[in-house]
Amino acid sequence: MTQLSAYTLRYYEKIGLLLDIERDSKGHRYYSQKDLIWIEFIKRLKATNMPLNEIRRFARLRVRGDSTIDERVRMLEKHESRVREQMADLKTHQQKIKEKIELCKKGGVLQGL
Amino acid sequence: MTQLSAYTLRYYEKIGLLLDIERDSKGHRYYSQKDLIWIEFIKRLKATNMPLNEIRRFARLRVRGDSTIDERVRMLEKHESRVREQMADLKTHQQKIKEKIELCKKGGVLQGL
DNA sequence: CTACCTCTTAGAGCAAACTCTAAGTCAAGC
DNA sequence: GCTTGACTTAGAGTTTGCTCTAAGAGGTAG
Repeated sequence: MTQLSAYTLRYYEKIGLLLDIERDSKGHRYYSQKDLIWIEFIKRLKATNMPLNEIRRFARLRVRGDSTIDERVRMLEKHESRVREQMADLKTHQQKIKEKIELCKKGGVLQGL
Repeated sequence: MTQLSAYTLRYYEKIGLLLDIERDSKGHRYYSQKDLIWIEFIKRLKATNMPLNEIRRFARLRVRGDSTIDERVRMLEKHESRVREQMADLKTHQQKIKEKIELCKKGGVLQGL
């Protein structure tokens, strides 16, 4: 459902991204709807290059409940600004790569490329 | 000059990103202007998440000279489209993170965040 | 002349994020 | 009752991209 392997889900639990995952009588894991939504959010943070240990910090605040909302918002706002930065950097690099392609196409390879 | 450590420069040479780096009589490396420009381009490809083994493929085409320009252009065009994809993905994720922040701010934490 | 500094090498170590192995438990199907 | 298959665990192995160590060479300063 999450497109993550069972290995990865257990790993995320081991390192503290997933906390308090329920078990049935046999000790098998049961992921709740809430868990699935949280996992999707983990994937989003990862996809925007937040390291797992920072996601873990967020996860720990999360289980401590409503009193940590302010800090979590601060974390997300800071992260969002880093994402904006990433996009700006990518844009610059993309532009330069496009220029290099044009240079290559006409005039052959100049300046060491 | 490149903001890369001496370790990293030697590593890049070891894995074949930098080829034919000149040496002086003592065996010490001398980086040419062309090398520096190439290193800047390596940094750009890396910053846009091209893996080092793909940069190495490019590097090998590069030393083979003008006859490989077409293939290099194809590589860069393919890469540029992946960069476009990355930017689009980042944009989507950023939007969703911003929504989550708003949800958090008013109404507390809904849906498992 | 000796100490020091910066380079050289091969190869070891490290951090992040998985990915897998081995040994074991347990319920269900034949 | 036995096999199969999906789960469990601790811990080992893998990949990527560095980062460092150890041993050694050679030029420079005092």
